[in-house]
Amino acid sequence: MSLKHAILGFLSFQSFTGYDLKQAFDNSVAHFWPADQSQIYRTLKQLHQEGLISQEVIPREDRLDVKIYEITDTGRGELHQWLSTPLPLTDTRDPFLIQLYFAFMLEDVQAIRLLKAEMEQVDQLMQVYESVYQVATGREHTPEEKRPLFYTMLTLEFGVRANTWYRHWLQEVVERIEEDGNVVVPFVD
Amino acid sequence: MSLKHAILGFLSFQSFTGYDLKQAFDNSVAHFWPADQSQIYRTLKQLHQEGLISQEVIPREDRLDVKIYEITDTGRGELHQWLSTPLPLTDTRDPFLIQLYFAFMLEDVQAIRLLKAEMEQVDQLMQVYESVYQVATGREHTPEEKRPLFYTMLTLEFGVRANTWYRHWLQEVVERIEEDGNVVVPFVD
DNA sequence: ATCTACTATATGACTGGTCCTGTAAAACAA
DNA sequence: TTGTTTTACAGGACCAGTCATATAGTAGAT
Repeated sequence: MSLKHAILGFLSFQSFTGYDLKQAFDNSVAHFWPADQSQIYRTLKQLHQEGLISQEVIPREDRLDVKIYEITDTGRGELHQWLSTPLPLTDTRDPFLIQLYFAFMLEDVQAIRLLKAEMEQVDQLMQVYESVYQVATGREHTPEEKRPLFYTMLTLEFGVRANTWYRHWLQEVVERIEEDGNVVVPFVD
Repeated sequence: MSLKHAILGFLSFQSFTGYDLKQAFDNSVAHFWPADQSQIYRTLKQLHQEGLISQEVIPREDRLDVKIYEITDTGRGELHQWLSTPLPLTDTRDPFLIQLYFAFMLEDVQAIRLLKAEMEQVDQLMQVYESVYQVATGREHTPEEKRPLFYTMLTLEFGVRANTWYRHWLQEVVERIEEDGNVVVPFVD
């Protein structure tokens, strides 16, 4: 139920239409929580039914009404509650690791092709991250922006660090396959 | 469609019943692809309809028949095809990062509580990984097992490395919040 | 002798999410 | 002026996965 709370999060600093929320997601949290447009609308409906947000309807002739959503006190309560409660660890579901697991059936060259393809994709992602990073750190900020920005940047930093590590590891694996062929390395913490 | 291919993967080295497949998943790939029992059965049905696996029905009186699944040539083809085709990068969906993103609304102590809770969960996971690692590297293997084992261990190594990095980062973030308060660090590749 | 755990399959209800399609005005670009 | 993009909402079909529940025999434990 994270989309729900992410929406509450955004609505906690200003009111939004569904459309605007979609933009907000796209240029802030999309890298760790891509949100589908129709899913946003459905969730808004739901949140409204639960009384966590209120709806201001602006009627338009010949067109669907515009709906501006505002967080309610109950909503704020729920948000704060959720934010301060530790979540259970999300279990990963990584298709690439399935490929890797069964890659022993492939020839070395094939396995390496797979790893290199993955590396290229990581590189592309990293370029996106880097430019977002530059844009975000480039502009000036007021002192009030400092705190939110810090946390925003943490999530971006997460992405960068995760992929940096991952990229190195993929490279290392390729080298291990090429050089010493299938040697299991010991557990190191 | 990775469950489908993981099942094909397992069936490519021996025949399985749905029940046995569930065991196989649980003690080999569950850490990056947990599989639900009913989902396995439904997928087997589907794979059978698609002609990628064949079914040997062993009738039992007063009880549901046992079904032993075997991979077909078409199935092998499909598996090999899938294994050698690079997948698009999976997009992450990480609820903890949503919490972190909005954690600027919390007080430092609260945010740190969240980070520490996450660290503890990582520690627990790591203990599981470590024991699995010891068990797997502890026993003897025949030369034929070497290659599959190498790739199996890679997926485990992935988990260990990812969490090691993550754990360090979480610790570092806690320290940064405690010490210098909300300083954005530059992009480093 | 009884109770629990294991083997084995399967369905229904539900959830969160994706993709596609439709509607329609307004703003902007060629 | 024509065509494209943007603003704005919403529903249908679909998909993978989860959770609960049902059935029923067999094996092992107390």
